[in-house]
Amino acid sequence: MTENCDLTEVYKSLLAAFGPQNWWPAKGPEEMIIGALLTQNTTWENVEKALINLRLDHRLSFSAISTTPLSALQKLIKPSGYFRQKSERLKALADAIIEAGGLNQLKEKTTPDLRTWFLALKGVGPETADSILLYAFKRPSFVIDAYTLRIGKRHQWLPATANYDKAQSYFTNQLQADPAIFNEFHALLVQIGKNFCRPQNPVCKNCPLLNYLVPDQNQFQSHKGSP
DNA sequence: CCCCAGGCGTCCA
DNA sequence: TGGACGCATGGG
Repeated sequence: MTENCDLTEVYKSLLAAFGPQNWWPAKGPEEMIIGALLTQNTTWENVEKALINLRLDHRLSFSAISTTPLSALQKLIKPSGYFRQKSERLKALADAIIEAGGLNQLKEKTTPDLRTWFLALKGVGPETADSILLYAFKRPSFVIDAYTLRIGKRHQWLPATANYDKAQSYFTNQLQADPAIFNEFHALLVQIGKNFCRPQNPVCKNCPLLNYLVPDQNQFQSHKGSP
């Protein structure tokens, strides 16, 4: 793929302008993984409601989820949507991790093996797998989401036909394989997407990526809560 | 009423 | 291989 954009420069520019986004700060890997599953096609605000319910019920762990009846789990995670699907998949995920010997065993795997292992689980697709690898296991696995794909295509970094794997290769091939950078860059792209790269707009209005203009920071919603 | 949200699995050509 | 569709709550 031709490199018509210096992503390292884009990253530096965004980080200087908006600062660290502090995604999933000081959260344990179990909560990160549970959140990664629940946030599929769902706002983080709704996921937090589900996480609070789980925490108050002392069920924010794989062992607790594994032994929680499906009906009870559905009630707890209801605010995060798709609760019938997600409750089953969350239990299956918890069971599989326990069966594999827990995160301490899984972390012995190489990054490609770990990705393959998670992708084999029902309900874990490429974005969820890469989120788990990056945010819970600190592996340099770049996360592509709807925002990143949309931004990449709008700015013609990517062809209109690019899929997940093509987009991931584009970012990975240009950037230093540093989990901290992948973490921050992904979070910054989501923030840009939310503010400037709306689906209904044919072009990104006032997008700071268009020419590296640094916008007034007041245009951005401050990043409250976690992640 | 509409559209959207940090996707994924299934079905079908 | 890729497009259409269902899944579900909550907000603008």
